Amino acid sequence: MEKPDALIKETLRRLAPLTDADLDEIAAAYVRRVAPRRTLLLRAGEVCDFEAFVVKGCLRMYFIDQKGKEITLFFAPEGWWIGDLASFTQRMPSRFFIECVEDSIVLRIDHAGKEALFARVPLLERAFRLAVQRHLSALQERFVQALASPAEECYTDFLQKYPGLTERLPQHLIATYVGITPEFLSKLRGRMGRRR
Amino acid sequence: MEKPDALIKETLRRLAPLTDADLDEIAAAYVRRVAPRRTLLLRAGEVCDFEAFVVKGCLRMYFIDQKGKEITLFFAPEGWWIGDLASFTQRMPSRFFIECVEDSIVLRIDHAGKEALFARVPLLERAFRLAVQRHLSALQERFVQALASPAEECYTDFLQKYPGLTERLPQHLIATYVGITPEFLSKLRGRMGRRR
DNA sequence: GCCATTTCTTGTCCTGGTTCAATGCGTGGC
DNA sequence: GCCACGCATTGAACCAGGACAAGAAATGGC
Repeated sequence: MEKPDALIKETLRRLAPLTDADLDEIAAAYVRRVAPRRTLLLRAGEVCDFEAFVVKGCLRMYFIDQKGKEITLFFAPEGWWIGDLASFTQRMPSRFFIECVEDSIVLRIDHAGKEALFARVPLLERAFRLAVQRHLSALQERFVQALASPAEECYTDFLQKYPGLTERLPQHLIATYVGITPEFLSKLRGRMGRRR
Repeated sequence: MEKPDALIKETLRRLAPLTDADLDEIAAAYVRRVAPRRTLLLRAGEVCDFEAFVVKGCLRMYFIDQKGKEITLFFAPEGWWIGDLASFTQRMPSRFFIECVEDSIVLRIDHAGKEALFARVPLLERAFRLAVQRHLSALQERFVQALASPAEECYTDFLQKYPGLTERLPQHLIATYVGITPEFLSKLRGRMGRRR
């Protein structure tokens, strides 16, 4: 009951010079939620009214294209934030799903809660502004990589971006991140293994 | 000499309740620059030390993938902002190019100038925070569209996102936005025209 | 007005990745 | 302990879009 707080506090402390009192107040505003594998925290069409910090387990944010294929934007293991920021801040329906890919524990806050927190801890605005900018730059990078590289490279990029996640995730989920079918990922891996 | 200011003022006024005095001060901090077609305002590898508002003409931000193919993230006609925000705020080398695709006029500000402006007009922070969030959500949308849709749909999306730009841009540039070769775009257009 | 260059079109062949089976392998439920 | 089901592998046929090549048409510089 204090370890989860330790992780989020440490993460925020790195973004802005927050005092211990600030951090206590912030941590108190988040609600702990335990959710088993396969739970959907957000469904396309809903407004995303939370922002979550992952304490344990792993989640992913994905969408479904018109052919019914899933494409995951990113995974969020321990220490990451997850939520559809566009939907959260602009209060508009999301086109994404957010799903636990393992049994997970998150700390979540809703829109009102976050606004209240901003009012009480102004320095937090800075922390989150920085976080948003990082998020943007990560997305930009992902965009470039997805469009500029052939599948094999996207896969190796995944491997080094999420070291250790390979063993935790089933391959068909990794395929949705790389943007290919599970069958083709299997063939790729076969090729790559044989090559060395 | 007053029309350019009118456009940027109006754009900012819509984002935050700025006074006329604020707006005058802001406008005064931007530097007007005229640049002919083909001018590069930013080159991959450089740190992007400007944020520009397009008063006239049209620019684009693009990168080059490992096969040497250009991919443009977005176009910026009159009334849009352009700059590599990730590079600008984190002071790291950009992987993008920013180019005038028509003879253009922009209002630009550098990093120091923007910081100074924030200090003098605190409300501006709010305006730009909103702008960044919109930017993020636009990028997210573009990402989804680029990965989820076949080329023909990406092209029609372009048409409705930038109405009127079709006539101003050569087709090979549109192809770099859609993510296909100019030859294939030509075939697509042939097909689509024939179909109706 | 003329040449050079840029832009657009069309055809042929090629490739990375998909689709659709079929088969094998754990592994969790009861 | 067995069965069912989720998950991974492999193969064959297929397709969207790319590479290359060759012309046609538009544009612009002077």
